[in-house]
Amino acid sequence: MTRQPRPGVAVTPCTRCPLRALPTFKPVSRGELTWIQANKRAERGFPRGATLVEEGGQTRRVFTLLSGWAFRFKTLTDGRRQILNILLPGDLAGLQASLMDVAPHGIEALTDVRLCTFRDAAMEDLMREHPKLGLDVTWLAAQGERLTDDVLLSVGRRNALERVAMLLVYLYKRAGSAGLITGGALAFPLTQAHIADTLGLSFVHTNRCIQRLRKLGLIQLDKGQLQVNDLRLLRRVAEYWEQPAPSRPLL
Amino acid sequence: MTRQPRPGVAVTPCTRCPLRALPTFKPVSRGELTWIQANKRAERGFPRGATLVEEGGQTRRVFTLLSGWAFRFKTLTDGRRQILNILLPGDLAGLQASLMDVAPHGIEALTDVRLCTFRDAAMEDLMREHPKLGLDVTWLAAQGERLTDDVLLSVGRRNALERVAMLLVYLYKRAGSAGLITGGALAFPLTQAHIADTLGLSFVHTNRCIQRLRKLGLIQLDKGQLQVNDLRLLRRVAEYWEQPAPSRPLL
DNA sequence: CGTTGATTTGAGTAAGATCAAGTCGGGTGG
DNA sequence: CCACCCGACTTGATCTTACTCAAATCAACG
Repeated sequence: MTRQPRPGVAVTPCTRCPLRALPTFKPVSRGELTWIQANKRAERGFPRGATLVEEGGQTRRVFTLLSGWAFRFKTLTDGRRQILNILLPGDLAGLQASLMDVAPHGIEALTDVRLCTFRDAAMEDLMREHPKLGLDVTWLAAQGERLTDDVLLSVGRRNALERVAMLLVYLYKRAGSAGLITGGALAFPLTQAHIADTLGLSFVHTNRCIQRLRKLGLIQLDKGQLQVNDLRLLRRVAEYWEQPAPSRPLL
Repeated sequence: MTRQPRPGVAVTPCTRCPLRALPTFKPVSRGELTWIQANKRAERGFPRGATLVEEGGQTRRVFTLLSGWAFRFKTLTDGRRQILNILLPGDLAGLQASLMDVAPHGIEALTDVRLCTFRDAAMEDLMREHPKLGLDVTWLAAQGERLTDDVLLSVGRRNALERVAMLLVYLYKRAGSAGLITGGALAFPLTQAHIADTLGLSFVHTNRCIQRLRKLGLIQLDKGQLQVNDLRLLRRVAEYWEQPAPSRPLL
């Protein structure tokens, strides 16, 4: 029988957090790191499909996604669902719910995930005690909006093929900087229905677009593995050029 | 000859800012207000159609919209444009550009506008000197994302009629809490082409949807004046229930 | 083997785009 | 005052993209 970690105690100390080693993340000072460590409440695991934040629920839970994939979504009363964004390791989530009392969107795990949750009032203290980290959180919030803006541009103004191409480029790049690409291939847990819900398409049409990209030789996507064969051309199809990614903060 | 205000000095002192009187805005402490006043650089006017922030430009300008309407947008290389959100008096803008060095979206004035601009490094200082206001800024950033999320849900999953209805409800409510509704009518500066670009529709189809709402007796929209005759029903059409608006900070 | 979830394929349809002319109203200059 | 111009809005006709419905395939798993 394996030993259960005591609740309330982080299993991996933040100093040895594997994410911090990645080049995307900003270095933090020793003092800041100590604060972060002290304000982490627990490291918790959830299985694939678990609801991490309930849409309309009242959690104030703020967390960093340590490993695994998740997605933010909203639903209409009749069940139509829109996926707002995909969360990858290193992403901070739940800020909105924490700041507004009611979660304006749900969050669901796409794979098994591990979260680092913060104390409830952590944000208030953070601002007071570590203004620089406070600015980082604001940066993350602004960055979150930028990502949603990108998706909105796609859904509003790109056609179906462009949208699918754009999403694949977008996720491929983000996953890359989260260190998830091994040997040119990426473990890709989204079903075609998820892609459809992200892009505002029907899943049948999404399927046909993916096949088209396959036949064009741009990608391979099979059994949850994504390979991008021709990134430049895929970008061309997507009409998508992202700006060079700045180094981002990690809490 | 009228006396020109000295550059760098706000014309209206923040203490007497007409916006602060509105019930939507959170009260601020005397000390915080003094800080805000001291960090405002200038009050500037721009004519209708002016570019306030250039897409891809390098301003770090953060500002509060004092009066008038504006909109944030992104364009594809071939000219297709997506309006990301509408800015109303009291909205804080330019945070993203300020925090990321390059403006990920443009901002254009829909009417003549007046802006209250901040000093360039204001945000850093704000966090250090007034952590509570710092949290407020983060709140605003998170709120900005929530608004974009709402639009994304519409554009992704609502049909054309629902989208138009939703946008009108949304703007009517927001304009209401900005104190812009006088005698049941609202000066509404968006052209139908703007509405189309916000909702990811063609302007022809947008026109037909508006006419349908008119014939249903739900709204009157003519010569830049919007009246909502049956808010409840319009909401029903939109499948849109907003959560009760919390009191928001104003910088 | 049967069940379940994901993907694929085919056929018919509809929502919304596109193209092409108008109209309407307000301004401008003769 | 009138002619005209321009931008916003309207209308009609046609076309296309993407949706819907339906069924088949396929792999994983108990």
